Amino acid sequence: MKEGPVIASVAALLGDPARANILTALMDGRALTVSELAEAAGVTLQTASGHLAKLDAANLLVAEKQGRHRYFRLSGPDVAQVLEALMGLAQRTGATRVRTGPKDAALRSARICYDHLAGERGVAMLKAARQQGLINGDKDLAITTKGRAFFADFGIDLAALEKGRRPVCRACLDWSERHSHLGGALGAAILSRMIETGWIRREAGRVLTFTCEGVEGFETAFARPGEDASQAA
Amino acid sequence: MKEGPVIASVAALLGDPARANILTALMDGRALTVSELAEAAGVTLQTASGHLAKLDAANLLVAEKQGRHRYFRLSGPDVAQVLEALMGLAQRTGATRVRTGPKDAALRSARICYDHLAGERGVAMLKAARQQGLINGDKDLAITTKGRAFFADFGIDLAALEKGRRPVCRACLDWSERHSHLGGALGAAILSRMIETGWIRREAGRVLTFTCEGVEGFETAFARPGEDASQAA
DNA sequence: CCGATGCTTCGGCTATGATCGAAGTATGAA
DNA sequence: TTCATACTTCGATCATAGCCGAAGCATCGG
Repeated sequence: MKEGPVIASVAALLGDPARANILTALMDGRALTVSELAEAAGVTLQTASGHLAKLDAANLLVAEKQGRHRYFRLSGPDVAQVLEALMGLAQRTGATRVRTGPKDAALRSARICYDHLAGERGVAMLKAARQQGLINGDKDLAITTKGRAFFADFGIDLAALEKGRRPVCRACLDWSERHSHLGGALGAAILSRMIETGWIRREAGRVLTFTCEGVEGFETAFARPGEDASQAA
Repeated sequence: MKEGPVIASVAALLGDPARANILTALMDGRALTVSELAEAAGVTLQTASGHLAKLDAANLLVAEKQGRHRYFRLSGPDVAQVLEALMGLAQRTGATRVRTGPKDAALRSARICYDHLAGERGVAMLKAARQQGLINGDKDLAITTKGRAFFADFGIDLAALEKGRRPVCRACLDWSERHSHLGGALGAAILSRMIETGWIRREAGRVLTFTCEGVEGFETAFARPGEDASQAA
């Protein structure tokens, strides 16, 4: 019986969705920075920082500092093994997803995540951009040639984004929707532009409110081609 | 990334100490009743009932009803595998124990668990009984011949206990101490006797208060032979 | 049938922990 | 040196979930 609570302390760490996402993101053996893991987990930098401190303290992760960057990787293959065993069990038992979405509909609909659009609108935007051939890739997103024209027309200075150090395109897990929305420099620039053009009105907190003009513009720009009931999956 | 939150829902179930203890108790493939699992987990029947409902709903356990008894067992070997993988990881990473003990010193010292003595006093009693040769066994406790004489002298009608359906001796995990205390019919009878003789005063809630007379009697009856600083482990 | 035992459900309590805004520290590049 | 970027820490908020007493339902045995 002595093993009971010891198991519980490790499992409790894995039982938080943000931390689970962080660990899963590291399963391929890569080392990622705090910022990258925050995006992968779909939480702010400060929240991710706290989670990483816990995982580090529990020796599930190993940290390496490179200048200003802090890289984390799994502390060993047994961590990945536990994750895989859990995945297998979850699949066999038909585990449903933890309901950890935001508490109200406004946040769920559209909110700011770090500096880009999240929520239903954010997920819909990335999905549309993929289906319109503006962006391709699954985890490693890239702008297509068609996309470059589209975003330039939208008012984004892509050259300036590419001059910066930040990745331009990044899939960022949306924790209310459980699919990705668009992060990275492009995601940030799009949100900034939407605020500039009056599509989105910033309010107190994280809620992003689409204006009437914004709803129209969004649906026009990010309508999904051939969208009908057969796309329900 | 999709696996993240699915993992989290399973891990969150394992991350509670009572539930972890329940699952660990079932690792040898046996089926146990709700009462037995409540004792194994060191919580009340009603709390265990709630936990078991969750584990059942998550398909980690399988339930069978036999008359008034409800038996639970693990739903498959992959559950045990996850638990073992977690044990290995916990060992490698030096996981510390989840601090889930009672909130105050009185409960920690002596309290009622189901119907027997728990807390520091309860653990000390079982330890002493073992060292005095009154009770032997690790998981399956049994009263020795020496123990029969001791408990009869203490005022316990062992024959009556053995006539009942309830196991006489049962190791029950003490969740504040993380060692076992004595459950089963004997544990209950001892507590009942201690209350009868004025050693223990029952108060509101679960706190059990030893009287001055009780402290003396307890130390006399359950002193550990050869107890000194070298026993600190 | 009645009392005992096994178990479930309800309701109230409260400790816990994830979250983010704000502020601060550390590092790198111009 | 200054500004930008990466990250950490603090404090406040509040939703959540484990806990048990009380009550009720189901089953068993005399």
